[in-house]
Amino acid sequence: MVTIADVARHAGVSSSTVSYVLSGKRAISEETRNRVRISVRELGYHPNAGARALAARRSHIVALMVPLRTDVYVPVMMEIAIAVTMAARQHGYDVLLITNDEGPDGVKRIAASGLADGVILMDVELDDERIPVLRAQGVQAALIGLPDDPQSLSCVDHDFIAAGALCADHLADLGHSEIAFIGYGSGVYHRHAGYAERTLTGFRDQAEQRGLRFLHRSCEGTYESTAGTLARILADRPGTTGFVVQNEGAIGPLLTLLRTSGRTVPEDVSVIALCQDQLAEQFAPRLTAVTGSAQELGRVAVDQIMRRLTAAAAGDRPVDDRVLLTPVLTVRDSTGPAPRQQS
Amino acid sequence: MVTIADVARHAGVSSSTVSYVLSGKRAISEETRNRVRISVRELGYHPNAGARALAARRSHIVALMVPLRTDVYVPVMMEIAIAVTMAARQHGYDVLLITNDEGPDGVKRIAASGLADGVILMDVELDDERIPVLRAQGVQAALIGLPDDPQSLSCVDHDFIAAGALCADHLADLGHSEIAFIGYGSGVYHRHAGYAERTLTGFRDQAEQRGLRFLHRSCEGTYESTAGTLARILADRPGTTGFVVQNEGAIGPLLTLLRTSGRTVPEDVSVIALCQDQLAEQFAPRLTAVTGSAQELGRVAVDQIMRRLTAAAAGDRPVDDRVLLTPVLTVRDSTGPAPRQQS
DNA sequence: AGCTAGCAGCGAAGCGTTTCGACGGTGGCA
DNA sequence: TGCCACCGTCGAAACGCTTCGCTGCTAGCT
Repeated sequence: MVTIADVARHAGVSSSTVSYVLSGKRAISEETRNRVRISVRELGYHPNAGARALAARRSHIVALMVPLRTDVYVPVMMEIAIAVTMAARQHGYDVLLITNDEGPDGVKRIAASGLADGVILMDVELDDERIPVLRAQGVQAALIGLPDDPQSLSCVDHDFIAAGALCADHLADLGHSEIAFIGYGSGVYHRHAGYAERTLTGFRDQAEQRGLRFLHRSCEGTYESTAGTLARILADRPGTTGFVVQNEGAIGPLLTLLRTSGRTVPEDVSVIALCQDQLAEQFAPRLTAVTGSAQELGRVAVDQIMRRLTAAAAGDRPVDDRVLLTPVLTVRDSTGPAPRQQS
Repeated sequence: MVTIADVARHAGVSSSTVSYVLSGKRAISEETRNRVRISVRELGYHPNAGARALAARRSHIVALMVPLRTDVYVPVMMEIAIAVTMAARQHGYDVLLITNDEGPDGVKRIAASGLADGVILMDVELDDERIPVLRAQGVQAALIGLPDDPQSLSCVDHDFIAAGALCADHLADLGHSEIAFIGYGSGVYHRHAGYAERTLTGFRDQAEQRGLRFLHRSCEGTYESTAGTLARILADRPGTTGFVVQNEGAIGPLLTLLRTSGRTVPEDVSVIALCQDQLAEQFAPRLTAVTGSAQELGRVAVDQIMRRLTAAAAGDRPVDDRVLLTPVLTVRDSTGPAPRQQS
């Protein structure tokens, strides 16, 4: 193992000088700086993480707490995790992966041991039980998802209310008047996942505004479940011509079922999905969809936590920081004008 | 922050005693042990990770290097990552997430800085460029995926050769004689991903053994791409009655396309998938599939690395350790006897 | 009784950094 | 010419933990 003392000896300076060259916290002459840099490279020196964390009281690690559930669409989680990791590296930080089964205690453990300087929480519920711990322990955190009371916290999320409204507007603009909203399984709503509730709220409010008749049905996302859901919808509202789907697993089955029931998309019915663009492109027809960037979510969360860390180091009081990412509607081939009234 | 000295004072012992109680490396009387444990709990003591790592020269962290590519089925990666994280926690370890875009340098950085005690590499290619670094730096590692030369390394993977053979056997047993294998995009084969090549090899060998005619076509996994692939297959071999699919994205489209072309599954054609059971269950009809547990993969990798770490601490030379997980065939509703020859 | 062995606990020396205060040397200003 | 300020560098003191060696004890032998 090569230590800072080895580098110092090799460059003919003291180890504190090496440290200052590396951190840039004090002025060092150009010449010395270069000599040190060369030595660092030649010896292949990497500062010992433990020693650094101990002395500087900063681990240069952020923890990322991921949900265990699989009712969230997994690729999105992964995309966020990777975006977080890469963004953190840009700031010289690494990412520690912890799972939500550790719960609030996990947050406490990480904070108390100084393993991480801050925590990014995914899949935050409206009244998340990890939040009190955050406040009590004074842990720097960024939340992905908007809790009920974001006071003095940093949060980032898609603007699901806007996303829901966008769906209602698009279908209303096309002349549809009977809409069905196919959502996630009922469990998601029961545990008050913000994204599900907010999308529905945004959709519902805008639908009412535009005078649409609509209904909402939850769906587990399997073929059978989708078949059942669709059958119920068509039984309750045979005149339904617009579908909003916020459930990645239900999309494929829905399209198949519509086709086999003799309904053509988009001539007879329109389908608009709330999902990643990449997924929307994979179906036939390619789906009109409302999307937000998962990567952006991760990047913003990292920015927020970095800001908090530097603020805390400077002794500033952290303030609220709430970022909502504007969703984008991409019109593809699955939505079209409402069919003329058959009478 | 509460330190070991605080605990020692509170319990009326020296800090070394506290340390020994916590680590169990020396005998401590029952009574003292209890007093210390109580103090730990009352004060909410968590050892400082940096100090611990520095003194013990062990960070109690393993790094997990995940691929950036999305041509691997993402949920499987996530499942592995989570399994690794939870298994590591069982051993008192945390998991650091690093992305493959750091490449071999990333491995070096982690090892040289002592940030992690070992590395788990995902998506290992046959001649992976990270492996030389592993050997040169003497980094403890476990590979998920089998490289060409696993000498003195620990590796775990599904037995893809057996999986491929299982597919061929199942279809042969049902009397099919013309089979098409729909694989991943050509890029996957070009970069010599072991799982793709090995599956194909296993299938091909067994198919020949059983006297099957077969062809292999790569497919990008979108609807259009699947349509093109299927059209080519049916043009080249109109008599094809069996499909093996190793491409999660192509499954949905394939089923839809078969249906719209008037072929019924499983009466006219049989489809067998190489994918997670969970996915196989989501389609209609539910798919006969060959699977291995992603969780098991993660768990075994953690076991391997823990064994290596304790062996290294004891001064033992690490030996090869190659684990291949036996795949399982689950027969569902998408495969049936080959139709009688129409003549 | 004298000796060894082992148990419980203590004290102190690191582990490799960061960072604070100090110290020559140089240049600008009066 | 004398003084002060600043620049570039150094030495040493933390940071909080692990671990080695030591010291009294008690117990078991001979």
